[in-house]
Formats: sequence, C-alpha cells, structure tokens
Amino acid sequence: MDRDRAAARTEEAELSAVLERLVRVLRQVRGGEPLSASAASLLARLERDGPQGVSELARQEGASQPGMTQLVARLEREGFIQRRGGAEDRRVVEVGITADGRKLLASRRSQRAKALRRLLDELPEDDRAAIRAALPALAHLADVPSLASANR
Amino acid sequence: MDRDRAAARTEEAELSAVLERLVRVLRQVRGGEPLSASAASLLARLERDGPQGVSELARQEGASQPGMTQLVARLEREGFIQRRGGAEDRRVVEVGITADGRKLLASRRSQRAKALRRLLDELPEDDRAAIRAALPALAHLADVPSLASANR
DNA sequence: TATTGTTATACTCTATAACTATA
DNA sequence: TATAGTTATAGAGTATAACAATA
Repeated sequence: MDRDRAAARTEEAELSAVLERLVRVLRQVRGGEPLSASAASLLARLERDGPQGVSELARQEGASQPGMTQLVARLEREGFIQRRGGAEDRRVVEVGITADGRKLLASRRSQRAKALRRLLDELPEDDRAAIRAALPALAHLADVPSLASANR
Repeated sequence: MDRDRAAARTEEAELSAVLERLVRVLRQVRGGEPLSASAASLLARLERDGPQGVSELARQEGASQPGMTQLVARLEREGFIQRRGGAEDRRVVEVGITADGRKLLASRRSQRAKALRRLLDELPEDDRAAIRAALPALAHLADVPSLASANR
C-alpha cells in the first residue's frame, strides 16, 4: 500500500524529530545540575566499566585526548573522579569514579526519571503501553555499534 | 505481580537512559554540520511558527534574552535568518527564517534521518515494528506542555 | 619511533549585569 | 516605570598543535 511506503519512508525522519524535541525538554530539566551531558556520560561509563586510562576514555566517548584530559581535570577538581598512576605502564593514568561521583549520578538519574514520570503520567494508557513495549527496541537501537567507529 | 511493579517503577529510568544514549549517538552524526542544537531548534521553530520577536523566542526556547540576541546575530551573519524592525511596536525586532535557512534545515534533517535509517536497518523487524508503533506516543510525550512553563 | 598524557591557545555557546530605546 | 533588545564581559566546554615522559 502507498500508505505503508509513505510511513516507512518517514519513520526515521519522524523518530529523529521526536528525539530532538524530547532531548530539548529533558535538557531544560537539568536546572541546578552541575553536570554537563559529557560529564554525565563519562561518569556513567566509569561506573559501568570501571577505571580506565584517558586515551581509552577519549576513544570510547568520542572526544579528543586533550578534551578528555580537561574533562577529567574538571571532574577531579570537583571530587567526582579520582586519578592515579598506572601500576604496570607508568604512562597511563587510571581514572575512576568516587563515592561522590556515584551519588551525583544517582541523584541526576532520579531527577530525570521524575521529570519523565511527570510527562508519562499525562499520557493516555495506550501511549504509555506503546512506549513501554518499545523500550527494549530503543535500547537496542542505542546500542547498535556501527556509528561509533564510522565517525573517526 | 512483582515483575510488573518493578517494570513500571523503572520504566522512566530506562527511557531516560535510552534517550541519553541515543542522543549521544546522534550527536556524533553531526560531523560537518554548521548548526548547533540550539540553532537547529530555533530554525525549526521559525519555520514552524513564523517570524517572532527576540524575547518571545528566548522564552519559548528556554534561553536568556541576551543569549537569544547572540544566537540570532550569529544565524543572521550566516544568512539563515532575517531581522526587521516591528511595524507596530518599534521596540521589537521580527526574526524570520530565510530560504537558505530552510535549505539548511532540510539538509540536516535528511542527514540525521539517513543515519537513523542505517541504525534501524540493523535491528530485527520486531524491534523496528515496536519503534514504529511507539512513534505517535513518543511524539505526544515530546509535546506535553507541562515542563516548559515549570522551569522559569 | 609509537603511545600516553599534558599544556598552550583559540573558538563556540551561553549566562549575568549594565545599558539604550520605545511604550 | 515596564518592556524589547543590545553590548560588555566572563565562564564552560572542546578542539588542534606542540610538548614531555614512558614504552
């Protein structure tokens, strides 16, 4: 059917637009949060994957090496991460999250979740069900590996 | 059931995390694009809602008034928007999108859509179907008005 | 010589404070 | 006096180039 083809053609455009608007809404939530998107992403990675060197982090986060050094320096100054020299290779600096870092991450997550909850609560039940049903698929989408490598 | 309650409790947290990761992926797509997220959002609004004053735009975009003046100045310098004095109230400056602005917006959209299409194509069909089914619901979510006002 | 990390420097984006012009 | 907009200035964030230390 023509309708199906049209829907398929615009599916990604529609998703792109919706994501952009959602992000904009969520960004406004972060009022007092002292944590940029990059900082939050780095902390989340350190919590998930454990301590790592600066270069490795730069690669994984899609940042430059000096940029990562600076981000790390900022977060260390604020007490959310720790740096210590590598035991084996003395060139590397192992970067790890601190207890304060974990606390901040948790608070940020609950703040965002609360904001989303408020939004979700205003939707009719069938919309909520559709979103709930699509969550695993969206998670898969976010984890498709192809792009990270294609960009450097 | 306990499983249902647990799923309901974490639905918004999961969605929040997924959105954050998706945005990160999409951000890396914008390689050569000469358009920040704020700039793209402003152009999209001008295209959608027509010419408006600087203060009104600042309010709607969640930016400060001087910040909006500067964003407008940048985009005007690059030829993507136009400014002209208000006819009735001579204090206001009507800001509108130009033909070049529309062209840029279209190109950015198609670029992002292509990137998303590549991602979607790597998912199994049932995941794609779930996302397709959730699109209207996600659009409703992005359009819930409650937050914009709650933040200023 | 290659790799890890840092320092120096510059650019974009955005904010607050102080100001001008019009209502 | 209140509102629309601008200018001045400062800070966060991130990049590239040049450098230092270790492998």
